[in-house]
Amino acid sequence: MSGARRKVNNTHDSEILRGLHAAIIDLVEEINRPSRDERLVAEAGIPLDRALFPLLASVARYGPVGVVEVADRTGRDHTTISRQMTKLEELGLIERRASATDKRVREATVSAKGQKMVTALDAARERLANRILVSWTDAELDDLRRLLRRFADDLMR
Amino acid sequence: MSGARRKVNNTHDSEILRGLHAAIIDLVEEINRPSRDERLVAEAGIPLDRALFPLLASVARYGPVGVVEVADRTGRDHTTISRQMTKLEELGLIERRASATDKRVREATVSAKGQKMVTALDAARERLANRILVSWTDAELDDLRRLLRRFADDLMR
DNA sequence: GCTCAATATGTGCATATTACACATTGATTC
DNA sequence: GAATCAATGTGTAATATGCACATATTGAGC
Repeated sequence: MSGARRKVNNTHDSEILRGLHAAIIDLVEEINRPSRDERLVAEAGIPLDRALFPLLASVARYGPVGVVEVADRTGRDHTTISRQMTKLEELGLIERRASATDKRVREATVSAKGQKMVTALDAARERLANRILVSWTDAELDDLRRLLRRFADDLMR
Repeated sequence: MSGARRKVNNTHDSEILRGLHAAIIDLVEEINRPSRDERLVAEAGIPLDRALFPLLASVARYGPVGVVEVADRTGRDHTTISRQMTKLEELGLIERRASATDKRVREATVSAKGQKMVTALDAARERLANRILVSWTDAELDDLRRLLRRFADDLMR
């Protein structure tokens, strides 16, 4: 960059943006498809309510976390998350206890049983991915990863 | 390629796959966030039920389409789509009539009013995108578009 | 220390979203 | 043309979600 004038892109090529949007919509709808979760569950050999999936993943990724933090991340009401966390706890997939520093917060972490399920799901996902992505090189995948990471960060910023 | 041995990738670098998955999850959750639709609706100055959004877009993109085709695309039950299509029709955003070639199918197309809304939403989305993507060059965006298009196609195949 | 606004969690109730069972109508197969 | 399949729709129930409100705890200001 040095002293060079950095071009600021106030407007982008409409055609590129539309194509990008179409690809995003296709991806999101494919990921949201209930049958995908079912296939993943079948591959992992594990039963889990569809709505609880992202929650368990969120606790595994960010735990220990409280209800409000998870609610903020997912954009849903905290009461919804509260109920679903209770379900996860009843299923023995997460454990909760009052935080040492703030007794209002009931920190959630994945239990041993929950971790086993997360690990099984990760492995199943990787097997499915490898089956789907045979035509990709690692370099191409890493390009996509890097660009998508940047895009998601800009979106969330 | 020519005569060169094309390497088939039965397994990819786990770290790349995990990073890619994390980016995808972040993107999908960001897109699914209800507040995004609200912001878009506010930007476009148009009121539309959150659940009807993707449906109107689907009709606009693939129309004329029947209930079952849309249901297959979105992965939801056809009865759900049937009711939502009825709502869209009552709102005057789509029009339906029996197909000439198959009278079982009630082909749906966007109405003039619906098209106006789709256009307004597209414009609003583009404005928001340009605001978010100032640090991107068109070439980078096109790279992302191309890779994501290929990825989504492989996923849907 | 005391008061008060802000924060984290949870419950009661209403609504929204969705699916399953079943019916109807039209197409297709043999 | 009888049997079967496909597209659409209705009745009903289950699930998911949000809003209003309540409780417990924290932290800020006095």
